[in-house]
Amino acid sequence: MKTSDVRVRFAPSPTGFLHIGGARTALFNWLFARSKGGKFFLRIEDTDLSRSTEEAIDAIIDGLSWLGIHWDHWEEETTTHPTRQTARLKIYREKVFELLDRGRAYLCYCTPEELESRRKDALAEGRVPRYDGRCKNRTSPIPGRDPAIRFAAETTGTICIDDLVKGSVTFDASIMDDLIILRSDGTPTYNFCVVVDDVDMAITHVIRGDDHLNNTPRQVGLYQAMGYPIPAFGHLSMILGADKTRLSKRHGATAVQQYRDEGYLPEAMINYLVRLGWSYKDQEIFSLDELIEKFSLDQVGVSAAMFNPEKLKWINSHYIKSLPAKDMAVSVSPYLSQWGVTPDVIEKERLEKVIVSLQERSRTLVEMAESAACFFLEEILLDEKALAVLTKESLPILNAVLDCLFKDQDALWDHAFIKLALDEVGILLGLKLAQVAQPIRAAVTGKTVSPGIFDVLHILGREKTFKRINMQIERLTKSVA
RNA sequence: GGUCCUAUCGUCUAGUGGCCUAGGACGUUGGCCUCUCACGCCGAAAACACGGGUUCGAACCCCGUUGGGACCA
Repeated sequence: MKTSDVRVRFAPSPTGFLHIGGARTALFNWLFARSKGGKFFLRIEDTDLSRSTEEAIDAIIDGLSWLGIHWDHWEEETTTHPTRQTARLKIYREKVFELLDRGRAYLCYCTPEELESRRKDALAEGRVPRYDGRCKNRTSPIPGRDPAIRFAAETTGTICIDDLVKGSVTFDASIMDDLIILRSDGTPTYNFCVVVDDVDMAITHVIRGDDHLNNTPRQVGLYQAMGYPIPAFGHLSMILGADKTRLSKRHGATAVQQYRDEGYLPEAMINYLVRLGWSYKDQEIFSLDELIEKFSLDQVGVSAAMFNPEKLKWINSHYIKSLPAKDMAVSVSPYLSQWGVTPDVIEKERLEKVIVSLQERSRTLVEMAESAACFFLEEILLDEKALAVLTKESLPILNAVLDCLFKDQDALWDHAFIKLALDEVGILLGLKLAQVAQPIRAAVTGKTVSPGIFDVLHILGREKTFKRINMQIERLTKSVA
């Protein structure tokens, strides 16, 4: 096979948001395709009508787009939307009847109630509950009942899967049940649809979560019965929450969109996800090009991995530090409104300066926006710590600062000038810079934490600096009197 | 319950029979730098689940036990 013939897919059920585990499965598929020069498709497995929603489809598409995971257009798709199984119901039925004609499927008239009671009996007697095949040789229908259609499984021998991740996995064919492929209401079942779709889409490598590993022998049986070539399989281990159970809603944030909302960059998410279960020597940080070049399924780990939000945060801080301020400006702008900064007051040039001063101090875009807000707002609020710094003892300092900073109205308002002025205050009052800087910081930012004080005043500008220091002088003077 | 997968610091992992007194990263922690907070730099603590084999030699190969996960119900 030419490497360019590689075709993979991500096939989520649209029953909720795009979660972390799904995103990683999509990512590994996408990286595999990109690294082999192959195709990556998206397929929506929405046959479970009761749980599938349009919102969930939108959320999956939205999440993948945010991550930058773009899928290829399947040749037989007539629209730009990804293929949905509900659009293919007719095809599944045709395939079911094909199997029936070949004698590899049969009509089953057992009712769910009958099946359930036999299952209970089996359990009570300590037997493994499975279908007993009683309808297999039935020659006449049961009047008044709609039959389901069962696959006549091969139950002798073994089924061996040479898994790209797990290695060789062997199943005894005797465990195989005659599974229902078409329900009595005419809807096809999961394992059957997957096989038909993967065949039609000419999927060469089925890369999915290892929760599907036990489904694989059934599907292989179906491939064989229908006379189709069997694709390669690669089963990825699960992502676990802090309690070592499969990551789910109980563990807090599991939707990728939630991480976007909390101020994570897609670059960081990708980098974190790819290192969860995959490694390349001791390297932690990878560009997209590096990933495509270096990704390989045989470096993917076999055991489940725990999701670690702390490491994600570290990787996020790494990207916040290293991305160009211009790009960061685009990324952080939407978050500023949370802190009362409307787009009309954001000056691009000032924003970029603010970002440079905050890149080494922010772990998320939300944190960055919070720290940046005071540079744009007209009115700021002082937090508790800032109020505690601004006592009546700081009044002479603020007065001296105002004197030294504004005695020469024509001076160039730059870093050097501000440093000189504050040094002068220190000498005048016999104080260290730390003692001078902190009250100013509190007065102009409303916080006790900020970038370097010279940068803060420089970026804030002469006018806002004066206004804010003056306001605190007035307030303190009043409270003293 | 049956079947399948799995087991290296708290976490993600390197390790493919001698390079291992087990390496890196996050986190934790001590220090340096310092106008606050960070960043950065230097250091520390911290792991081969257990028991049997195979071998001159095992984190690595085999078997079992225990633990964890998933699927089927």
